Amino acid sequence: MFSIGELSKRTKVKVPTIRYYEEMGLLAEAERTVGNQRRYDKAGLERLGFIRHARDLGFSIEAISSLIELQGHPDRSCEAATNITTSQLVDVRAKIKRLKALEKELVRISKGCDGHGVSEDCYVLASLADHGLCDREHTRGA
Amino acid sequence: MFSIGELSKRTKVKVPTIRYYEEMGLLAEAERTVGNQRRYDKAGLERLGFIRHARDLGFSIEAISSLIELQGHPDRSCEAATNITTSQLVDVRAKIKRLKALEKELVRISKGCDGHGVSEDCYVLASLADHGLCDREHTRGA
DNA sequence: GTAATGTCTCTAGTAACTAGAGGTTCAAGA
DNA sequence: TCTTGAACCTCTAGTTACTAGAGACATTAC
Repeated sequence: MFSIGELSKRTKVKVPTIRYYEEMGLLAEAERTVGNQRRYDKAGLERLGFIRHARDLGFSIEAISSLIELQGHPDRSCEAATNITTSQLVDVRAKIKRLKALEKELVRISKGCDGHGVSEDCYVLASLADHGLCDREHTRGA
Repeated sequence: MFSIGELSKRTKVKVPTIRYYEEMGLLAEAERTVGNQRRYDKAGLERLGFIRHARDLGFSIEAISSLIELQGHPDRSCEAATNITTSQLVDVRAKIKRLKALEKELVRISKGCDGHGVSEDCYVLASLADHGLCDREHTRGA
C-alpha cells in the first residue's frame, strides 16, 4: 500500500492530477487510512500507468474512460478499442498535416526578413496582415 | 462602417470572439452607435484580419499582442517580429516531431489487433497498459 | 514530544473561446 | 408611423485537463 505521493513518484503523475483523475472517475475511489489519506495497491498503480500512457499518446479523458470501460467487457473490447485507437490516429495525422503547412509558411515568413534590414516595412508583419501573400490556404481547426 | 455581424462575416471570426479580442486588448475599443452597438471601419477590419491570420498560424494571444505593439514601433519591429516568428516555428517543429512519434506507436498498436480476433487479450489495451511494449520513449509536453 | 513533511478539501486560475439568459436596438415592410 | 424580427448588448458560466494556493489535519523521523 502506498500513499498518493508514492504513487505520484512511481508514475510521474502529479499528486493533484491523481486526485483529479479520481474525481473524473478514471481511477476508482481509493481506500483511506483512519486519518482520511488515500492508500493505493498494485492495481491502482497499474491503472494509473495505463491512464498516463494513454494521455501521453494524446487520448482524451473521455476516450480513456471508454477504454477503461471496455476492459470490463472482454467480449467487445478488441474491436471497439481498435476503433478508438484508429480515430486517435486519424486525429494525429490531421494535426501533423496542418502543422507542416504552418511550418512551411512560418519558414517563408521568417526568411523574408533578415532581422536587421528595412525597418519600416517588416515582412513578418506584412505577411501576417495579408493572407493573400500565403502560398496556400491554411485554416483553423484539426 | 459595419456592424459586428458584418465584420464577423467578412473575417470569418465569430461575433463573441470579436468581443473577446476587444476585451483582451487585441482590438481597440470600437466606436458605438447612440444605441451602444459597435461600429467598425476599414482599419478595424484589417486589424482583425491580421489577428485571425496569426491565430491560424498558431500564435498565442500574447504573441499577437506583442506583434501588434511592434507595429507601433517600426524602429525595432523587424528583429523582434522575426524572433517571435522563429520561436513559433521552433514550437511547431517540436510538435510535429512529437506527433510523428505518436503516429508511429498508434500504427503499431492498432496493427497488433485485427478487430475481430482474440477477445480476452486485446492488444490495444495491453499496449496502453504496458509502456514497456513501446518501441521508444515518448513523453508528455511540447 | 515536536518538527517537518505530506496530505486533506476547497476555491480559483489557466487559454481561448463558446453558450445561454434576459434585455435593447436596428432596419425593413405595412 | 408602427411593428416585427433579426441582430445586438452585457453578464455569467461552461469547456479541457489540469495547476496553484489557502488553511487545516495526519504521518513520520528523530
